[in-house]
Amino acid sequence: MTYTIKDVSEMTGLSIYTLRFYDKEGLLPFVSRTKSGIRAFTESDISQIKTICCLKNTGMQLKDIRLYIEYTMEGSGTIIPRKQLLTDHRQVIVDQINQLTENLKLVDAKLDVYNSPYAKDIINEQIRNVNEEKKENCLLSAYREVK
Amino acid sequence: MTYTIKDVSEMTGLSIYTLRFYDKEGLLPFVSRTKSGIRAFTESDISQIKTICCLKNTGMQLKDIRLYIEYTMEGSGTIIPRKQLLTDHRQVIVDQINQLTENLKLVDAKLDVYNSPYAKDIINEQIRNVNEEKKENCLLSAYREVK
DNA sequence: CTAAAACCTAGAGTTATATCTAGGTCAAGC
DNA sequence: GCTTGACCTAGATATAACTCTAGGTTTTAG
Repeated sequence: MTYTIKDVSEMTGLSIYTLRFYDKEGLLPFVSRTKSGIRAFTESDISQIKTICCLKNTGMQLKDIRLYIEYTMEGSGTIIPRKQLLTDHRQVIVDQINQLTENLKLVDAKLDVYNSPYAKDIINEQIRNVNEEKKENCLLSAYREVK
Repeated sequence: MTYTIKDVSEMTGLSIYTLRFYDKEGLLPFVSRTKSGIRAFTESDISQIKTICCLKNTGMQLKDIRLYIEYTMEGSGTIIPRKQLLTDHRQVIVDQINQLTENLKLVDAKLDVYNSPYAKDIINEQIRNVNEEKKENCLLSAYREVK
């Protein structure tokens, strides 16, 4: 049993356009064709595409994903560069998680202000300070006046 | 004391081009100008730009960041929509962290294979299976032959 | 056998974000 | 007061990653 491009689109969430685009970009060299030129996806192809989605969803560029896929096509002789590539990318993912976690704190700090019963007063006070800072530097403030 | 665009570029990591681009896109309405039209950034402007970076680094689109900034320009009357916007975005950040954490597991699973002393054998066996699957479906495999 | 639906390619168009260029104006140091 | 470097705008160009169109072929269902 093989799958059509439409099946794979439904299974992976990638549009048919995107799948053909990825193929054009050399990301799907493992996908075989029928005699008449129609793509025939196997189970193992789907699992490779899921790996591609994993790398893409963690921010790897398509040209780097292509490199990784090219290594996998070469078989067991390319284990060392593959390991290197994934180890580097692993660090990129960890850094992203850390940065998101940091930024989440900042968002939560803002939400704490907005959720405070004194939110209005705090914000008004902030604007007063900002306008004071502008005034000291002889600058017009674009913030709405605090009544 | 105010800062020039170059100072702010160094302080935030955004290029001068990007800062001007953000201004053009309406993300920096709070930045005042000198009489001769040169941008004069205050401390509070820098802190607003850091908020913009936080939102950008967590995947918010510039048009949504602009909306948030527009709310802040309106003062304490826009606390409710600001809270809504950040609460929604907070969930986006949490989802991203979860997805990255999931994908990290997948990468680690691949690295486990590559780090195994039997890596070569495991990979060769996988390719044999993939080629077998292709053969069963009368398809040519593009994978390198396993000797 | 035929019509409709699904597939194909090549290449054009879109979107978001950023970067650069040209042609000026402004400000700081000599 | 001049030069040099930093600033300004408007608009062109770039880049990644799709997304769509046109025109054609293949498969499937009746």
